[in-house]
Amino acid sequence: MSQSDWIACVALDLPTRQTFDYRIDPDAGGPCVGPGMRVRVPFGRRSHIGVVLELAARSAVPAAKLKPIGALIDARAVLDSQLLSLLRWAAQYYHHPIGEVLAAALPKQARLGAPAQRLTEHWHLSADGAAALAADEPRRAPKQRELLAFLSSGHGASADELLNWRPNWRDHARPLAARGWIASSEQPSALGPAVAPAHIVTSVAPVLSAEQSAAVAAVTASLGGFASFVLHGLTGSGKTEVYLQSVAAVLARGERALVLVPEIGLTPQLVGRFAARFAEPLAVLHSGLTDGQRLNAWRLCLSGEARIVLGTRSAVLAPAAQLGLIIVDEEHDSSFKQQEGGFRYSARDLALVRAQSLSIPVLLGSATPSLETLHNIAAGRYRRLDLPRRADQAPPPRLSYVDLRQETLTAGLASTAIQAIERHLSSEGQVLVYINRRGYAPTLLCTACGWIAPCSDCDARLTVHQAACKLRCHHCGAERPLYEQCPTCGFAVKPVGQGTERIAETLARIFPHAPQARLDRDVVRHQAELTAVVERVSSGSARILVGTQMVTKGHDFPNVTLVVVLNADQGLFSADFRAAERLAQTIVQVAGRAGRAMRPGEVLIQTAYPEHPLLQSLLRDGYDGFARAALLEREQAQWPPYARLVALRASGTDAEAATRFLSAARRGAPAMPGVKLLGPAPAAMAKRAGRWHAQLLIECAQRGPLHRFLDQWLPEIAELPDGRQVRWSVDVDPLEIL
DNA sequence: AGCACGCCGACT
DNA sequence: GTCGGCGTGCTC
Repeated sequence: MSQSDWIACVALDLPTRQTFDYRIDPDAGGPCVGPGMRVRVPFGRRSHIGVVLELAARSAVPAAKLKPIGALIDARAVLDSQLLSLLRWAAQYYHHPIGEVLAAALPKQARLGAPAQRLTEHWHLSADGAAALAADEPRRAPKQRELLAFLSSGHGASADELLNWRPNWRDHARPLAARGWIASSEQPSALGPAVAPAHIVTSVAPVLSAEQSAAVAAVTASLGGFASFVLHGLTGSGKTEVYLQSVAAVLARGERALVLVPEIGLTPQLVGRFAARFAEPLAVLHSGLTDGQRLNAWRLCLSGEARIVLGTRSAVLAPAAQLGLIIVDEEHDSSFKQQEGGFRYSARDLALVRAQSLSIPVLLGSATPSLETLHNIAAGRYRRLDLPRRADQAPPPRLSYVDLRQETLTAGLASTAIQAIERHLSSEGQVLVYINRRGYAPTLLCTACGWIAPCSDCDARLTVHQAACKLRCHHCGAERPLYEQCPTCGFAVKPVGQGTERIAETLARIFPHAPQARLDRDVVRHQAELTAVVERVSSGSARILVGTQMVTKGHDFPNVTLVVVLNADQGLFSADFRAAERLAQTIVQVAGRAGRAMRPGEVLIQTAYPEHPLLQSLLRDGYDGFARAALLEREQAQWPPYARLVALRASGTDAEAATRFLSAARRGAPAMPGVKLLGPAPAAMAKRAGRWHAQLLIECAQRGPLHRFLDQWLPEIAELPDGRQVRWSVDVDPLEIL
């Protein structure tokens, strides 16, 4: 059968579960159309770029309605069959339109039709041009004659070479091209200028500890087959070295490695370590790239030039061929789960699925593995590899709670904490103060009438930003000038509560001679600023570091001897069942910054509930003990990982629309044994950025019935009239129960 | 998502 | 009498 008898089933980047069938006309393609290739297709009276999902012998669509494919963009699939089936699986699992899932795997320019190969703009002389040059034309334009001469040697020149010849070469080329004397063409080129030449000098692999060797041996022994490992090691235990040597083994087999990291802030360090070790091309993919850089990195993956692919969440969908190993660093980190927009996937979970379908090992690293991962270890699905604290390191930091009910507080700091800071500063130590709140104070209060500065678009208070002289909403970004008087009664207002800015101010007052550094999103916006702060702390020129979450991620401060955690209590009584897990992870991660040199560290946690069972288990038995207790609670409450959750979320511009829609959805839900519906309930912060949010939770002990339920239910939901007034989304395995 | 078609209010 | 509001429905 010739190809013209076949139908191409095409997925388009549209919010619809439909795919569209097209005729393959013999004269349109030339080369064969196949799955995973991009095509330009007529769609209504417009034209779209889509991806061929599969070829079929016939279509359910009447032949008269079928249009032919407009143009074939790729000669080879940009999504190979393995990746395509991963993406199709993801579309099913996350119940999201396949076209948008495929779009998530392609950089923007590729979605717009950019060639899969890098093309070079190449200029050459035409026959007329050669004749003109021989005749010394054009007489009155010597630069143009020079350009003709330049292009007459060899096979012409690339745009890059012309740029070297003269920065304004286009000014001379334009008139020549207009006369038809020179012409340009696009030619595939191997290496882009963004690729650094292979490093000649590579760092020498250090000698591994026994545990590191065992971990590397376990991973390398399983290359060529599926296996999942959890590399459990504290900060500084040498996880990266295990990654590097495992990757070395992968490269030695002629295969490639995919390394996922949670955040852009962590990539420069890790890129540095990999680039210093391997003389192999590296592709780096993260959200901070420009469209052009992302396209370039994607092409490096696709061509196979990149032997190591390193990136954040979306890199799990990179078209890396011949993968031999996938590494997920800091696997517990919530940024691996896409939490906004349409296609809400977990890169960690997709990494496991991808590894399984490729029959290659996957290595999850963390000092504080997620409870899901620990549960999988207990169930024998993952193999745990432990990296204990090294012998040449200080003993683990001493953890203790400061009971806020028995302390006098100075602007949020307990006297015990202040004394400890004093002690560590006077014995040449460095102090890290962690507070999970940026700005000066979370509230601006009128002491006369009790008015609190609210956000007009959210159910939230505005945060005081003293230095900027602004009130800001941390949920919608709204900004107001900082009031001096209460707008309702005219009395003086005062900031209440603590943020990093105020803690830094207080500490500067108490310890005027200790130089400070602050680390939060208000102070550090760019990589360079982050590097500068990290440098001020590691060089010792700052003695006190005050910061938010940012201090827990990636950067090591080896001379910090004291860590103070200011407000642990938010995580203890939250409606979100994951809050305690996040709190314990934060405490362990921030504590991991202390006592890295030979000096033992001390960690003080301020809390009004030191007797809370989760805090007690963390103190007594460390993170593993906490995790055992927390998993028991999850089992009793039938929360994940003992049940599967899906959140159906909606938001609307009037207060009732979201709940109305979700109630209608619930009424129309098919009966399915074991599937329970909880809600709808307004979100904890119902109004955000001018929209009212609500959610309906779907819970089931087993995945199977839950997905069958959704398969039946979602198409019906899409037809609900109440759905037209809301934005709604499906979140499978949600992280936040708002 | 677009972009048309379609049926009801204020304008030349 | 029309221009245009955005509700509804389709695109292979």
